[in-house]
Amino acid sequence: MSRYNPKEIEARWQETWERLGTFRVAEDPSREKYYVLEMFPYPSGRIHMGHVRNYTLGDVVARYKRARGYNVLHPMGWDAFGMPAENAAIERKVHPAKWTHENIDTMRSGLKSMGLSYDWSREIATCDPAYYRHEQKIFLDFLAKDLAYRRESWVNWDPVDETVLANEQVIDGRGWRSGAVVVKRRLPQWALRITAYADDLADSLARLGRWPERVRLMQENWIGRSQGLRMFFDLKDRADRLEVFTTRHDTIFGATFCAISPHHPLAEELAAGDAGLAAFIAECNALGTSEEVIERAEKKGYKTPLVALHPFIEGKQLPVFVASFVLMEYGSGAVFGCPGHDQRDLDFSRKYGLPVFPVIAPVGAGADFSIGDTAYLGDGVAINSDFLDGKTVAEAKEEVARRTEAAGSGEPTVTYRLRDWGVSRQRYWGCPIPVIHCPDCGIVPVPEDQLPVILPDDVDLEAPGNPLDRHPTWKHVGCPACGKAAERETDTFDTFVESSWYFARFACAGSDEPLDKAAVAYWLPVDQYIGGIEHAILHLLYSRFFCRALRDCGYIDFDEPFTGLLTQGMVCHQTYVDGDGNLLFPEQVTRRDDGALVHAETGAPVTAGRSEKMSKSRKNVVDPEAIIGAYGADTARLFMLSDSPPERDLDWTDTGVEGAWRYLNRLWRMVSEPAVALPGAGAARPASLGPAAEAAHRAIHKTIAATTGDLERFHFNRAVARVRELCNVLTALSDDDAGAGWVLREGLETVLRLIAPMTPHVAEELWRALGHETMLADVAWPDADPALLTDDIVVVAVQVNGKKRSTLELVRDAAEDVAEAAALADPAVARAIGNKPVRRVIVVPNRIVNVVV
RNA sequence: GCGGGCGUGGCGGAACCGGUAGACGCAGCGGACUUAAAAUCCGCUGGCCUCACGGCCUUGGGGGUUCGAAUCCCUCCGCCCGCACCA
Repeated sequence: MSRYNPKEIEARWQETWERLGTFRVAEDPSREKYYVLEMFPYPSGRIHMGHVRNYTLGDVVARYKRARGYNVLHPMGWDAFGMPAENAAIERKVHPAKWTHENIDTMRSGLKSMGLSYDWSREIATCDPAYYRHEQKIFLDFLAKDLAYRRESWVNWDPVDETVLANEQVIDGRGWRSGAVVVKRRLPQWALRITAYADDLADSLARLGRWPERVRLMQENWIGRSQGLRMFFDLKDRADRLEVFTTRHDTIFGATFCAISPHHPLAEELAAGDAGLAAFIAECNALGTSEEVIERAEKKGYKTPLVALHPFIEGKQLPVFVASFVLMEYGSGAVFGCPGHDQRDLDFSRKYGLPVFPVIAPVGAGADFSIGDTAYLGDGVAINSDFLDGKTVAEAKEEVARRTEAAGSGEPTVTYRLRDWGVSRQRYWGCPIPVIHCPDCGIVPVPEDQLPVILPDDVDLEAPGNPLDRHPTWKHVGCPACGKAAERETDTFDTFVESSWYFARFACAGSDEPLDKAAVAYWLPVDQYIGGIEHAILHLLYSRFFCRALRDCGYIDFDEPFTGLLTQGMVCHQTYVDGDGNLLFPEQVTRRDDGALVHAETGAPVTAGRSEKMSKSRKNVVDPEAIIGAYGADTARLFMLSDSPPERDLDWTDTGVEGAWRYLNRLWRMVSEPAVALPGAGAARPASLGPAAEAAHRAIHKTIAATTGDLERFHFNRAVARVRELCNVLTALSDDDAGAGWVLREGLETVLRLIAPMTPHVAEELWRALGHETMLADVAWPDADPALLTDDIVVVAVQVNGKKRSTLELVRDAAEDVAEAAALADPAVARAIGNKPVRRVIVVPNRIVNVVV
């Protein structure tokens, strides 16, 4: 048998699987299904190590579940709309569609070289009208159900590029491309009513038992449910009232002012007749939205002529400010300020000379309790608060809520941080929003028989503004209702819309309907979803929302898309810096004989920086295709699995890759040049086994049991370790042991079956080499013989006062007094006890004996 | 500020429910094979004391619970992540 040549065998097995359609699947109600999905990639160019890790993890799960007899759906596609395609168009003068499709072709062949068990017949690209036409249909259904609506919302506007910017495109308050100062601007936008499901999205997190706790917490915080009180303050000399939201109504007697958002309708009304206020609001709008800006921003206010009347103190008047820090989007866009018990209100009050006094005092505080520079946020009892005095915070809240509701001036209410999802983007490379604006009829949905609304090919992406809006003809259409000249909506969807339902489309990729009910009912929900933690909030929350919305539109019968979730860590690599502080690529660095790192060409000294996420800008990337070319996909896959648990960050190291490569070569030799002559495939078990052979036989079955458990729990690194351990046992077998050949064959076959999900090509090849005609991908997972999992003799540790002093070999399940007697008879134990009297002996069967003296 | 996580040899990491800490791998050291090198194979490898037998120490620091703690509790230190003017 020739040497291990991954290039040759990997190509051959990939071709075989494809030719035989090994991983093509169809609905089969007689078999239990299992749907494994990895987050589909954005086709940015070439595959990177993050992809290799993500898709290796998914492939192990898919191949393992397949061996366990499940009907496994394991599809792949492309999240193909998005800004990088437009940027490439501008920078390289290539059409976004061409750029995207070329990238898809490159990445598809990259993924195919990894030997992933995808059903490629289900491949989808979201930029394909065959995909997005269904998304348009779904949007129309949402529209009909009032789950989609149009609203005015504030956006980051780049006045030079005449475009809306995402928050991450605003850098230090300026547009990332134009450098122009970004302003806030109100535009009509399409939104999806995710808040309609806020309670259910929060409550149902508890049902997602196979999701990481961390992700559930992040979602819970993002939804940000908070219980509070909606209160109406009468306004002096006005008929209308001011609505505020508070969670600290216990502090109502400490209220000294009210503050409204610069975007509050009252602020806008007043600004019409007050140039100073109008200027103040403009100033607030000019402020950027980045964290840093907000952090440093002063709490500014503008005093209006409005006066609010305290609901419980007759005649007490509260000035009303327009304040920069009050958000229109949260609560009612108005608050009452209580400086004693809110730090921001306190800072504001000091700045504008408003009175400060406490209304809650910590239990046991003296009568002189007062507020300095720090607001008191803790628990306590009400003071200076009339009918609340002496009540605890909780009691006071209850009392205020009761009286407010009785007076008809408010009620307990729940608010959320979660906002409705704005889905309009002023971009070309996205799914067109299928509506028409008619001067007479208003908004008219595009009739279904006119779907899809297809993106025009001929666009000018370089001029400022929205390319679809600027297109000479595309947007001009007749109104479907009245026939008069009308205009298409020129915004496209946020690309998160495509990824919010693709997992369901995979169940019925060719269907004429958006979703085929029977196919979706069979395959969904996704049993195991695998991807990066960076999608912990938006993508996963949007998908959960979409499921509920699709359910309410009659498409599906479930509401949680992903039963299990695994969030994998990043692939990291050392960074290298030369003497001048320049970053170097790993291939520019070499290790001299004395161990020092030097520049490969110049020999100049190089320092290794810390390990960071692989990224082009840090120059610490390793190209997967180069690794696969040099070592093969199996080595790359094995290394990805063996060194770190999947959810933790993984350090890419050359020595680690070498280790994986060496192991596969060793496995190859163990089969091609077995140390003990092997009987033929399927040979009967010898009548008796020598002691070492018997021990190895047991080790084989223990490894099956342990590895199976590890794979079930996604402990891939442990699974690899156990298989390697078994190989070490098998290596020690020799001709001296009766039945060694038979056990070695059993061991090698077991190793191949256990490792096949991880390194499928070499496993198939060696399976053939062992004389099998079957394809390993079609061979069932091995079963462990329960009789071989426990030993008759167990090693029990003996402690004296909790310190290990000796070990004993005892018969399994020996009686406690037998174990105790054996322990006390042990010389090392006796020495440790000395002449002290034994006070107590604790026996944990088959594990430990602890002698207390 | 709020929320969460992590800390184990030179390194990545094992250790199930509180029961023999350091599996497996990497690196290192020694040996075999070889004219030599690579590859491969065998052995050793947490620290300290000891010629040795053996002993002591050790899971970020300190304290506690327990017969027994990497694991549970308190506290401090360090690192990482998420959210962030949320009323």
